[in-house]
Amino acid sequence: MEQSIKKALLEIFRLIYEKEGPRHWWPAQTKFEVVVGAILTQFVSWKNVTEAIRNLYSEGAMSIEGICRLSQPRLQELIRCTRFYKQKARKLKEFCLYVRDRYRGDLLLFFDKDMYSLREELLSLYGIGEETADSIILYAAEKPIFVVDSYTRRVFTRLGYFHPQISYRDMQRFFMENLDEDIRLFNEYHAQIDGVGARYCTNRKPRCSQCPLDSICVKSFPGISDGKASAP
DNA sequence: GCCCAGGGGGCTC
DNA sequence: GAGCCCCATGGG
Repeated sequence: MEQSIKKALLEIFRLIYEKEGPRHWWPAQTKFEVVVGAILTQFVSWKNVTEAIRNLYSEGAMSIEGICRLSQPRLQELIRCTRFYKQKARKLKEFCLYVRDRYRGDLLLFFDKDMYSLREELLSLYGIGEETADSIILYAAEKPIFVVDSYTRRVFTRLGYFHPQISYRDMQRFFMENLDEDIRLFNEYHAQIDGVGARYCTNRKPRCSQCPLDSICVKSFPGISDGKASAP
């Protein structure tokens, strides 16, 4: 691995961490809650997700068996606040049926394999794409895979490391080839990038002057995401 | 009224 | 593999 890039990545992490502190990412009580959250948070803010999870607990359905038991209309109703709720109800149901039927409802048994096999298996399920699969692998199965997302693309494009059209795989490869394999680092690094993406490196009106990365950012704004707006 | 929020499936070429 | 449309709530 290139030592200079590795150093730069650690410096980026240090700069954010010193200003922001630990993120306490993925506030979930159980592994199953991580899975449910990973599916429900697709293109919706976490605030909406917590409400849906509360609803599931209130219904006594926050488990593999619980969700298997629920009717689709009832499940849809409980998670309606998370947008695209009909699709997400199907995603949750199919995931739970799969684990129930193939792994006796035992998530630990499901996770008990090397992370690339687990990834392939997750990707074969309806509604589990790359980011959702990797989030489950890192935050629930606790295996060292680096999670990237649209925030990662935006922040590292503006920092000057990525082209705006870089693929998920290439982003992930970039981090995994230049960082030591470390679950805690991967966990906190992703969390910190997302914090910066949400608070400072926003799409239309980035708050560069307050951003912890301002001093090292080349501010590459190749047409703020939709190709229309101009650089600030 | 507008924009945006921690994607993914399905289709086309 | 890239590009497009669809899904369809809630808060600022």
